[in-house]
Amino acid sequence: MRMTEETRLPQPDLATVEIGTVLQALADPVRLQIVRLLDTVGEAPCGALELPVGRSTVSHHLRTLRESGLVETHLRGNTRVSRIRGEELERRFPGLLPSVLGARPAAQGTAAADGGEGER
Amino acid sequence: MRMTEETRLPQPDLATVEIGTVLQALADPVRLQIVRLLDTVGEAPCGALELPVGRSTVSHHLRTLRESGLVETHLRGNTRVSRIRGEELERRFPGLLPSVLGARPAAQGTAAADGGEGER
DNA sequence: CGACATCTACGATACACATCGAACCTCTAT
DNA sequence: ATAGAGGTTCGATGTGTATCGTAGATGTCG
Repeated sequence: MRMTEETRLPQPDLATVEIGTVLQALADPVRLQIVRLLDTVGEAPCGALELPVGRSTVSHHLRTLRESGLVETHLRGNTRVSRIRGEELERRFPGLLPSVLGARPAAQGTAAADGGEGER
Repeated sequence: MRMTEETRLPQPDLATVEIGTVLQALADPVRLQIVRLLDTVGEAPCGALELPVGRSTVSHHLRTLRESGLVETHLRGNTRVSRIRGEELERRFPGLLPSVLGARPAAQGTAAADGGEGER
């Protein structure tokens, strides 16, 4: 029957991953949303992620996330189940993911022009 | 005499800044290095930052950092002194900057191909 | 076996942006 | 006032990459 056979897709050792790589991976809006989704649902097949982009694009982003060490993907039968490498990430970059995922949405205008008194 | 007169350049209210904007600002290698430098030296005039890019490019990056809420810049006489908005950032995104600045450099190869046992 | 579903790989396209050099601006000092 | 130092702005250029559609690979079910 061999249906619950799990194979993990190739992924980097987190010790070899720079913080800049992780930040770059998290910088894309779609990828950030993927990480948020995976964080809430725990794990999900690629197709179950509801995103405003095409399937091939999601696949590409998941590859980026995997290659940057953020996500691991298991082949479970016909589908690929992805999940955040939570514990490993916490060891490598303590507090990073919690702070990102815990960030509350901004209030009002995305970018205010001023905050002081010295405008021209 | 008017030489120690300080004027702050326009900057956004951190409450209106999205986490994605901050991550995008930190994603660039040069900007990340600027943030690291400012974190170590406390504050610095734009020209004192030793970076592998031209002056105008540094200026551009500092603008990006300022508009994303990461850095504040004061006009002190003839020079512009920049500094990280540490306390405000810690209130808005607790733990984010410490985790980024505290990250240790990667060991060896920047990106390993595999990390598990299930390669083909 | 053959049809279907899931996902990835491949080109191709378009847009964002990092970078530079030169011109310009604003203070300071002479 | 004139010159100079410190930074910014502008226009142009090149590269990286997010996106899409289609084709191909792998596994499941009838």
